[in-house]
Amino acid sequence: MGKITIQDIADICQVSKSSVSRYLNGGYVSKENKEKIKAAIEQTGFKSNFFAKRLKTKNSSLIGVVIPRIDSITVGKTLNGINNICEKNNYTILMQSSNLDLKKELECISSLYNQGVDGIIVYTINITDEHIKIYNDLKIPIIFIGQKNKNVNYICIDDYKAGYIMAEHFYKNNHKNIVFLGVDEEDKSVGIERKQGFYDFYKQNVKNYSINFVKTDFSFKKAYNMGKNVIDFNPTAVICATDNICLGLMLYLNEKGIKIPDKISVAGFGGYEVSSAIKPAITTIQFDYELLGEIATKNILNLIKCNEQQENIDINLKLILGESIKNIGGTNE
Amino acid sequence: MGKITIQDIADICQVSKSSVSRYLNGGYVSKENKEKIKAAIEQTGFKSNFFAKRLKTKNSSLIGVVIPRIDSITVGKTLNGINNICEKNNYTILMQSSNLDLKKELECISSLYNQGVDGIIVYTINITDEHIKIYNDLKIPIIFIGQKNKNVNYICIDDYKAGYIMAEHFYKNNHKNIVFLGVDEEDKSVGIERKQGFYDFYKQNVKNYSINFVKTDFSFKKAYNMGKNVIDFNPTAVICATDNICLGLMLYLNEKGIKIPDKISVAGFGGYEVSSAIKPAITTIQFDYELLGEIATKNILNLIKCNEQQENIDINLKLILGESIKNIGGTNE
DNA sequence: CTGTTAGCGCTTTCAA
DNA sequence: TTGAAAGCGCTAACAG
Repeated sequence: MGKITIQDIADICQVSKSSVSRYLNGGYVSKENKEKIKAAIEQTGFKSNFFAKRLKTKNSSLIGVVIPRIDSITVGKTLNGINNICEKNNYTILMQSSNLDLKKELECISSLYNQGVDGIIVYTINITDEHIKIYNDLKIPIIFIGQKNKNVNYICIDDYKAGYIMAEHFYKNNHKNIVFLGVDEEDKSVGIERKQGFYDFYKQNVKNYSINFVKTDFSFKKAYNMGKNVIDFNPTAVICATDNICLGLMLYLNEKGIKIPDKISVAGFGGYEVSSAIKPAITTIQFDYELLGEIATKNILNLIKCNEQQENIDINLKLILGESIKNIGGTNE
Repeated sequence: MGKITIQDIADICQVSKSSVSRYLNGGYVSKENKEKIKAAIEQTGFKSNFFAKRLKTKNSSLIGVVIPRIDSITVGKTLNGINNICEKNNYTILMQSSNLDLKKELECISSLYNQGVDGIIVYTINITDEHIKIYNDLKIPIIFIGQKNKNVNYICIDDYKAGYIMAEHFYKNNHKNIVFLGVDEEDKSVGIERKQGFYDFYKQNVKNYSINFVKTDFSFKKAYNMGKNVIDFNPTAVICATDNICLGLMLYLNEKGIKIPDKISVAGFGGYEVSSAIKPAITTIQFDYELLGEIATKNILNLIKCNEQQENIDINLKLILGESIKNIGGTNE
């Protein structure tokens, strides 16, 4: 137990507990007393009581984190980033999982608030009106990750830019006859932003090209099954909305004896380890989720210090060059 | 702010704050007052102050979790399990990561202790003498996950049993000429336990068999490279120490045109999603890390309640039947 | 069933 | 530079 209290060490040192408190918090203490106190603390192993301290001082050095689920690589990486910054600033993470349940997500926010955290980072499923209400009601800062909404503080991966960068890479390798193997627009970031960025690059910079869209879902299997529809367009390259989709397509192409990248180039988005472990390694855009977490945390810490400015750094998007894209020659660049 | 206190709502209701406290904690309150209080609380949105409450009651309903790193699937699944149980019992997780640094791991334990958690779960890298010392010194329960050590409470996956179960499955499919594609014995659980369990089953139950050992490391690439050494033994089946190793081997076999499982059967350990996504799906033993987390948490909660008994349930090992093993017929069963 | 009282361990005026 | 004293918000005897 932290049985031994500030009073105990005050007694030992024959000083008042105020002096000990001052010592602990860097107030005026005579050199002499300082040393006595220091010795007593070391000797007894005294640790000041967290709760008593917080009850007085009001700030908890706790930051709340709500996540949709834990066993996900992207969430893990984000948490890593959050952890990095918290550590540097002596904040501790109070974590709760919503298990992808929107109502639960709201509950987690309240619960965390109720436990006295100084600020909350929410890796959100969706930002609803209730979110905005709670955002405005709670008098501690909240930052949302994963969804955009102008009514709240949020930080997001720039999926549009990712699509744009990838398109640029396709273009540099002289691909102009492309299939976009994507998902439903219901998923905003993957379904819309990524695609839009890709299309926009071509629209803005390339003449005479064709991009055909083939719809699939997030599963490996469906992507595999859509293989035929893809090659019906006879593209030189296929951009897949995720690495997983790319994997499914590759399996189909392999089975058909269509060589990657000799006969057809492919690429994805995600940048997980698997993507580089297979043969050929997938060219992909890696999202720096760790950085995402770090930035979110820096921002929330800023907000806690009432330092209003939001540090609006772009999340780094890294193009990972695999072996799945072939430069087919041509006229540009 | 949680500005409004128990006193405020006492004032509103014209009762003493003790009554409010009683209401909050399920003590005697007249029906009449109950309703007044309830109304006042709802109306004001009163939330009792976490720190004040803890200062009095001494237990924090906080459980500390130290993990080696966050962005790992196994850690994620374990956290999921921990989270499940904490939630049910209204405990909140205070999480810190050691980043695979042994010294840091110890620091995390102290830090968590210092923050008033009621118990700590440590997903440990290694249990050293210092761990045992701190285990004995701290007067709150600690449970270690991931390493065995008789001086402390620990919970582990039973790798030996996993090997044993897998061997049984191999035997049922009539394989008696086997290669064990494993890793160095320096890794205790994967390098020794898994292998030993596998060998022991055959030793104890089978006559006339051969198991040849081929050493590789954890990487996909090395496993791929060791493919030739494996087939030199001309086995009917290969058991790989991890799914990842199995993947590497499969790539080699595919390239050589050796059909799986027609020509050669393969299997692994791990049970990640990838293993079932590929073709043929890998037969593997899935470790239930979520359950591991749940049991650890149940136990620590028990220990917190001074209910000394350690609930020593076996962690469930699930044999996942893929398509990578063929029954080659024969005499047994 | 209720109110009074006394702290939990700490910080923070305020006077000395 | 120090100590006394008040109080953070809550719970838990205790006496009524």
